[in-house]
Amino acid sequence: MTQAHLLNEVQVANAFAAPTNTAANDVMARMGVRMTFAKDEEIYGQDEEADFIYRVVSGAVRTSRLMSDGRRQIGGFYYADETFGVETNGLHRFSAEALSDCVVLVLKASALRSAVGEDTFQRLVWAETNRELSRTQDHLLLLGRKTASEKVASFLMELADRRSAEAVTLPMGRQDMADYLGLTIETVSRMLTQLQSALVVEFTGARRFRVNNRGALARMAA
Amino acid sequence: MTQAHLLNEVQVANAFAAPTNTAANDVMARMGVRMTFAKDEEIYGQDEEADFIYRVVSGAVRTSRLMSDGRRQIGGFYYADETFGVETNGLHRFSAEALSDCVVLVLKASALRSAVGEDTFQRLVWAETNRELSRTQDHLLLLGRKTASEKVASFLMELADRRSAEAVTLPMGRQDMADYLGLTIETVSRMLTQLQSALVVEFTGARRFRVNNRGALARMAA
DNA sequence: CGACGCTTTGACAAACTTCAATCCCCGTGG
DNA sequence: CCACGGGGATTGAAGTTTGTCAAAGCGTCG
Repeated sequence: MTQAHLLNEVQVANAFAAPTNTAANDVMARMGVRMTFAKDEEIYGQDEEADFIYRVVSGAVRTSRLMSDGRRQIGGFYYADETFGVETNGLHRFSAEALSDCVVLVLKASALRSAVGEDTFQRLVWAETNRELSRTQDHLLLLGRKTASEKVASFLMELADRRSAEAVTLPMGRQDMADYLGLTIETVSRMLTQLQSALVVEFTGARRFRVNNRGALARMAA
Repeated sequence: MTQAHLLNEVQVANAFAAPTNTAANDVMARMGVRMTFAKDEEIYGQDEEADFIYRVVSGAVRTSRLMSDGRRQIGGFYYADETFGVETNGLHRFSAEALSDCVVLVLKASALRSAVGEDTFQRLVWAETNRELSRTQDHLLLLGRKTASEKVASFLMELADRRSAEAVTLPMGRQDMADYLGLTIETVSRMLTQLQSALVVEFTGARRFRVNNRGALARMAA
């Protein structure tokens, strides 16, 4: 494989959430502890020490932050083969919970460091943090400046892009979508109905949809 | 801006904005290029290559992202001695502009790397990315789940905390505040009036205020 | 001192939320 | 296999918050 090809792959990997460092992958699989979590079970809590690195094996995970009065902001969703929990230096600023029953690989950061070496470890941690920052920046624009229908369209768009399959299954309920988008479940529901009426997407049950008009969806996502 | 005022700002910023790596600081000061930018001048553009590291010497900087129809989201504000522009791997996802006339130290990332060594460089870059992520996560909660008055209260709170001085000068106009908070200038203005009526803060001119009741302000920031 | 640009204020409109009722899956048990 | 129950989802009507448009105020800088 040429150097250019390799570099290109790295960029692609950075641009889309996906395969991280290969060495780290191996170590993670070999040394990581497999843990299973039931739906809604906490994986780590807000303000807990961030000593571990996590990787989704199956199922899905959300990160979230609560205000004292119960309002909730979801930071992101993580699917199979994605890494999470690397976000902070000292403490986790978001908690992580199982979106559905799921299996997660857990590895102590210091163990990974001594296994792959300081350099590789630094690079990995930075790459993950950077990917996370990038997602969060997109999320910022969505929350700050998009309308409700743009938010919902963006959300479906991203989901459909990740699973390039025909029919996409939503791994989360309306409340989780709402708390990710800064809306209420009713507004989310109305916007979904609207997108269907416009023949942009088609739902078969609340958790399953197809994109009928990708161009229109992209346009509505603004 | 007077020299005394300028020095004061530098000291305040040193006391609060977390000190970065000292070696990197030195290198930045020794090898960095001093550039001056006029108010609203672009420092780097969205989707430009991110090869440089920037540090504010005097004045202030904002990062922002535009939608095709002109809607704008501001990512953050940077003051004296703060580092910016390290956010991304390949391309800048936000542009940076001078909030006021300002002086910035610019250093090519590769130059810093070879000057301080790979290890220190990695650590520095990760620390900055991490700090940035942390800010952005706070911002996410603000945009997604806070009300207009909570947003404005949070904003004044953070500003007052950074400059622990009695009277705080706003380095930006209402439009910049609005684009940071995901509001309109009119709503920002109304919320400010409201905070004054509640005797929580007191404005002397549109750009200068004192916090009268810090507890109340913290409570309103939620 | 005057003028321009930014800020504030007011009245109205639109977007989104709230509250409440109904619907519809979907899984369970008969 | 079908009926049933229940939790999540949808829909409607009304309310609240925030945005829009327009005009007036105020400060700052020639």
